[in-house]
Amino acid sequence: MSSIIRVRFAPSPTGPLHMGGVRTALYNYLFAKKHGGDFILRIEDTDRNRFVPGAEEYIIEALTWCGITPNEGVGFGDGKHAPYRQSERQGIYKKYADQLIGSGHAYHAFDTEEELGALRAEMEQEKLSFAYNSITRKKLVNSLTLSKTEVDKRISNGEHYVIRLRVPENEEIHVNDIIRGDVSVHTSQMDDKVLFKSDGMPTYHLANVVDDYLMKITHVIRGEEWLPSAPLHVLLYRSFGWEKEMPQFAHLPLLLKPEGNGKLSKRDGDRLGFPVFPLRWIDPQTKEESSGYREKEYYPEAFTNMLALLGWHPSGDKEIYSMEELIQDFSLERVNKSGAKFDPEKTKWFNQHYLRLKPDEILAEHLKGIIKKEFNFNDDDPRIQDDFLLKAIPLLKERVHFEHEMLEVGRYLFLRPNEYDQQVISKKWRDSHAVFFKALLDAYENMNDFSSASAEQVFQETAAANALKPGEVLQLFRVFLSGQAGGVNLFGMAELLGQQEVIQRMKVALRSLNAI
RNA sequence: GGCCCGUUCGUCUAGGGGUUAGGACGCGUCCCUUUCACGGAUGAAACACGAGUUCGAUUCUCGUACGGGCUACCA
Repeated sequence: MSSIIRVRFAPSPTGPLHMGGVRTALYNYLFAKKHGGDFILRIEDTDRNRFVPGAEEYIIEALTWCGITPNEGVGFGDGKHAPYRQSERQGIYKKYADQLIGSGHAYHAFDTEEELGALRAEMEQEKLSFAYNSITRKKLVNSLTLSKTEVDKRISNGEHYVIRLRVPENEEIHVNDIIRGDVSVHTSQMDDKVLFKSDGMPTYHLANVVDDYLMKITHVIRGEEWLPSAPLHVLLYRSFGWEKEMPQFAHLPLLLKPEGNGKLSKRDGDRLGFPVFPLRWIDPQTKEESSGYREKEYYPEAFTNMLALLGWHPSGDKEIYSMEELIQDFSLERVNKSGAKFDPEKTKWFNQHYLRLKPDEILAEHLKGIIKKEFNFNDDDPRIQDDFLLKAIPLLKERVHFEHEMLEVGRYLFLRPNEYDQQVISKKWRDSHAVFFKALLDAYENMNDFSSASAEQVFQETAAANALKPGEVLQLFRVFLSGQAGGVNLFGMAELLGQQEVIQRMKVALRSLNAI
C-alpha cells in the first residue's frame, strides 16, 4: 500500500526567498516529480511581527521563474487542503493544542516573556543556562504548579498564557533521517517548547506538525537548521497519536558563504559581488536593493542546474542537467551530509554553457533589444536587422558568459571606432606600411565577392606583393576596423561589416595617420 | 557554555578495506588561432589528526581538532 508521495515547501514571508530556500524547494519538487507525487506550497506566516509585504508574491514569482511549480498551494490553485496560508488556518490550531492539554501532553503557562527573560539573564550571570523544562517547570507559573481553579480563573480573567509541550523525562527520542540516519536526543536536553503563543497564533512547531498531518505530507525535506527541533516534532506526532502518519524526514546540508565561514546570508552577496536571491528585491522599509540572478541575466536553467548540484550529486560525472534529467536522476539518498560553499565562478560557467546552447535566433533577438536600448538606432537601421545580427551572434556568443556582454565585447561591430589602440599603433605602424594599406584599399574596392575567405585571401596576396609578412600588418588592420588590439575573428568581422564599411573605416584610420 | 550534525584537491564532488584516489569550476603550460575567446592536450592540487580493528585503512570504530547548526511566545 504505497500512498502517494506528498511534499511541501513551507517558507515564511519574512523577506525575499534566498538561494538556499530555492534549493530546498527544488529538492522537494524533484523528489515529488520523481515519484509522481504532489508538491505543495504552504506559507508559514504565523509570526505577525516579521511579516513583510510583498514577500509572498516574491516567493511565488521566484519559484515560477525557476520552473519549480507547485501543483497545490498558495498561488497555484486551490487544492483539497486549502487554505494553505497558516494565518488563514488560525482557527484550526487551538483545538489541537487543547487536545494535547486534555491528554496531559501539554500545559498552560502564565510566565511572561519579560519574567523569563529576566530569569535567563540572571542565570547567565552565574554562567548557567535557563531552559523551561521538566526541572524548572515545577517552579514556574503554569497549570502544573497552579490549582485547576486558579488556572481557570486566570484564563477567564483574560490573562495571557501560552501552551507548552510537556516533554517526558528520561527518554531517548529517535529521528530517522533519510540523509543522516538515526539521530537521537535525550529528553533531558529538550525544553518545553511553546506550541501556542499568547497572541492566539501557533508556533512553527505546532502549526507545522498539524498542517503536515492534515495535508497528508509523507516527506519533510527541509534545511539542516531544523534538525535540532526534529525530535520535538517526533514527540508531537507521538503525543497526538499520529505516529503511523508521521512523515519521513530529510534534513538538507546548508549553503555556506564562498569565503570564510558560516551560513550564506543576505549580506554576503552584494559584498562579494554575486546575488544571493533569485530575483531582485527592494526592501519595502529601507528601500535597500538586493540584486537577483534574473536581473543579472542568469538563465533559470543555469541557476537551477547549479543549485541542484550544490549538495546533491549523481553517481557519475554528469554535470549538465535539464530539469527533466534532474527529476530522472534525483534521489535523497545521494544528498550530501556536509554543507556546501557556494561558488559564484562555477555559476557563471553554467550560464556560459547554457548561453552557447541558445539558438542564434533567440540571442539575435535579445541583442537587438540591448542595442536599441543603448543606441537609439532607427528601426530600419541595417545594424539591427535580423540578417546582420544573425551573422554577428556566432562571432560573439563564444566569448561571453552573459547576453549583455555581447555588446560590451562587440561594440565596434555596431559603431565605428573613435580612437585607436595607441600601443598597437606605436609598436607596429611604419610609414612604409602606407603603401601596403593603400594597395589593400584598392584591392578591396575592386572586389565583387567580399567574404571572410576572399577578404583574407586578398589580404594575404597584397601582403605578399608588398613583401610583407601578414603578421606585420594584421593587427594594424584590426585596429583600423575596431579600434582595439583584440577581439572577434578579424575577417569574420570584415565580412559582417561589409565591403563599403570596411573601406570607410580603413580610410578614416589611414587619414588619421596621415597615410592617405 | 550545552546539545546536535559534519570533515576527500582552493571550491563543488566521485569513490570506497588493496585505486597511478576520478570528474567539474578556477589556476598554469602547450597546441589551434599571427590577437583574444572557443576548442583540444596537459600540469600543479585532496582523503584533518591520533589510536583501534585488519595481512592491509582514505574507506569501519573510538577519541581529538576544526567547521557548522540550534539553544525565543522567529521561522
